[in-house]
Order: sequence, then C-alpha cells, then structure tokens
Amino acid sequence: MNQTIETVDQGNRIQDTKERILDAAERLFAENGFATTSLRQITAEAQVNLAAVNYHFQNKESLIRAVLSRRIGPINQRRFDLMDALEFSAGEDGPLVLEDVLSAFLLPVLEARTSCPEMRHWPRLLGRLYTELHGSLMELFQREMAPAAQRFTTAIRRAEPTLSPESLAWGLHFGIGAMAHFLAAGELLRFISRGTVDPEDHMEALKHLVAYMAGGLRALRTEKKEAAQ
Amino acid sequence: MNQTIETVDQGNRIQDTKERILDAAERLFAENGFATTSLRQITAEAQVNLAAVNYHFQNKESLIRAVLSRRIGPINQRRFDLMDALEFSAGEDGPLVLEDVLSAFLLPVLEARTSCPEMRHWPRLLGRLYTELHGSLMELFQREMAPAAQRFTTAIRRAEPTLSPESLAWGLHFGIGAMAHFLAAGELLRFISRGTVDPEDHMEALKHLVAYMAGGLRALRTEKKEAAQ
DNA sequence: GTCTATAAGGAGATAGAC
DNA sequence: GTCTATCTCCTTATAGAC
Repeated sequence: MNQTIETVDQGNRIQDTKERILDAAERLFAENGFATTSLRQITAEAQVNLAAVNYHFQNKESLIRAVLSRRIGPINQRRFDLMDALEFSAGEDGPLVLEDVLSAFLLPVLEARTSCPEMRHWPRLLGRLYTELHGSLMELFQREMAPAAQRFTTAIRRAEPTLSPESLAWGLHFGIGAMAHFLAAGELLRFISRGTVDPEDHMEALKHLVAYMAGGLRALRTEKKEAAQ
Repeated sequence: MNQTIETVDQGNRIQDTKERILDAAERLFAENGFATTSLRQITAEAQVNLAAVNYHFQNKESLIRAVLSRRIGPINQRRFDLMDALEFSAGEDGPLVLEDVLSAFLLPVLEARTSCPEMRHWPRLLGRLYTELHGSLMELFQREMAPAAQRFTTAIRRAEPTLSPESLAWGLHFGIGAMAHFLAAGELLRFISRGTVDPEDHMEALKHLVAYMAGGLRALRTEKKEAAQ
C-alpha cells in the first residue's frame, strides 16, 4: 500500500499522514460533529492506518485540539491585520466605524469558506464549537480567543462610546451566536426564505451580518423603549 | 426494588416510568448533548431499568423525538396565545410593534427556564437543537415549527412593512442564532462580561435580546450604508 | 410492565513486528 | 513511521423469565 507516498491531494502535492488526518478530521467534525465522528471514519477518509492517529496525536481529544489550533491562529492574525489597517487610517484618536470593526471580525471567518479550498470546512466547524464544546476544549478555545476578544471589545467601545460594558457583552454574545448559527446551520436559510436566499454567497452574508450586528448593538445603547400594548 | 411506586418527584406526585425517562433524558441531553448521552446514563438517572427505554420508546432516536415533541407544542401554544392578545388589541389593521412580536416569540422559551421547574432544561436543549440536529430530527423540528414560523413571519412583516422578504429571512435566522446561542451557552456571558452579567436573569435576557433583534432587523430595512474606509 | 442476561457491534487505545 | 492484531470497555438493542 504505502499510501503516504502514493496519495496526492487535489493540488498534486504530496501530503504527509499527519496533515491528511487533520484534513479528514476537520471535514468530518464539521459535517457530523465531534462526538459522532469516530477515529475509524477519519482514518478511512484520510486513507491512513488507524494506529497512525494515536501515533501522531495521543488521543482523540488531542486530535480535536490540533484541528482547532491549526486554524485559529491564522484567522485571528488576519483579523488583527485588518484592525491594524483600520486603526492606522483612523489615526490616534480618530473615529472608528462600528461596521468596519465588525467586518474585520467577520470577514476572515466568512472568506475562509470560499477563498482557500483547504479551509472550506472551518466555518462550519467553528459554528459547532460554541455549543458542542466541553470542559478542556472550551478552555483551549477561550485561551486562544482571549486576545482577539480583548482587542475587538476595545475597538467596539471606541466606535460606540455610549455602549455600557454590560450591553456590549450582551451584544457581543448575541452577535457571536448569530454568526455561529449561520456558519453551522446556514442551510436553514433556504428553508426560512423558501429558497430565495443563498447562504453560500458569503459577500451577501457578510453584508447582512454586519448590518444586523451593528443595528443590534446600537439598539442596546439606550434601553428606554417601552413597547406599546 | 419496584422504583416506579416508591419513587416520587419533588412535587410529591408519583411519576410513572415513561415520564421519568423523559425527564432524565431531557436533563442529560440538555447538559451533554444527544450523541454523548447514553441510554444507560438516562436509565441510571431515572432509576429505571435499561430495557424500559426500549419498551416505552422503540429506540434512542424515537426517545429524542419524544423529548422534543413533549415541549414544542405547549411552547408554541403559549406563543400563539400571546400573539392572539397582541393582534386583538391592535385591531384588524392597527399597527403591530416589532418589540411586542419578538417578545411573544421569545418569552415562552425564556420563561420556561424559571417558571415551572420541570421545564428548566428545555431552553438549553432547544439551543442545542439547531447545531446538533441531523436528518430526520431536523425534519421533525421543521414540521413542528412551520406554523409558528409562518405566523411570526407575517407578524413581523406587518410590524415592519419595509423589510424585504429576503432581509426578514436573514434577520430571523440571525435572531434565532442569537437566541439559541444564549440558551445553549449563556454561561459564556460570564466570561465575556468578566462576571458582571448574570445569564440566569431571564428578564434581563429578554429585554436585551428583544432590543438586539429589533435593532438588527430594522438595520436590514435599508442597506444604503456604505461604511467609511 | 418490569426485570435479568446477553447478544452483537463499535468505540478508543496499545503492543509489538516490520 | 507504519502496519496488524488485539485488548478492553461501552454502546444499543433484544429475548425471555416473572
């Protein structure tokens, strides 16, 4: 057999076993979830031996961690690059536009869906993260996301200074939920819209998601609306 | 043993085996997810025999369906009652306030968390539904939710006539995501807010969620904002 | 309706040859 | 590094006594 040497990926480049496992795991975890995906499915898809998983990664949980870590870094780097550009053009104390900040947060995730083919499963995987994550994985995720959370919290407060810290927390949480749900279950949009909306169009998604999150956040600035009835 | 007769629930009322299984399953599914919860855990928690699950429900998937069906009906009934009241006081062609409609949608779910103790796990379970659901369960859910989706879509359009059907679909999807994420992972709010927000306060949650969704939806009415830079 | 006992299979993980 | 073979455990589901 010796699949390691014979098998090539779609780019005609030889992939080593470790990478193939990560790719297969990423796809299957995204598709079916962490708990329901077995190592056997992964090794079958990756065309490697079952024992290779335990050789390269010690166990299933470490594999999950490795799948996540591989992507989080580059995504957040891209976010930070976009924020660098925004803050540079805004100057030291110039205004920051809420929509721009939200775009810098969302664009790197949404473009991963289409830009490079090897990352097209990441968005859905990210969407799963928030509801399927338990104990140690949650800690890993929070640790890796903490710098980004800090920076975007600060940036949003600069864009909307009248937003209280508590309201910002609520709004951020809701926005992350909206994003995650779209990433994990975007196909529901076809059902809701009766086929008139295409969730694969990620520029449309970005436009609507940014507008929605900005409008939602701004609505939390003052809570002095007592609705009729 | 004969646990069926000896065991009583917190209300001093004798529960039968079937109900105890449903209660235990609801709690454990909400806590740990569908896939990772085994029937053995459920029967242990319910203090019934393992075989009872297969006697009362044919298999695990049917049990999941039963857990879901038991709650969806009453929740949607409560939603419809609230909408009846709203539409009655608004009259035939009177105005409908977006916040009121959203409250009618959200309140029955959020109050389930605290109002009656036997439903306190439902909200989190509902939150899991959207990302963990596969094939046949998704169909069941869509079928049971279709009437509510129809009615609230119509009501929101009446409250905000300038919202296009497509934008409404996007906004509804995002709002469901925000709600689901809060229900399933509300504890993250403690992390995001550094302990200043209490996700268990469901009146606060309703207030913020309604304001956020209303603001987000209204922001989708016109997309003529080209953000600077 | 409820129990015991067990079937039948899939899971993660490892030992040891190559 | 990669393979085969296997261990051990846990899962769902069922057969049959009571």
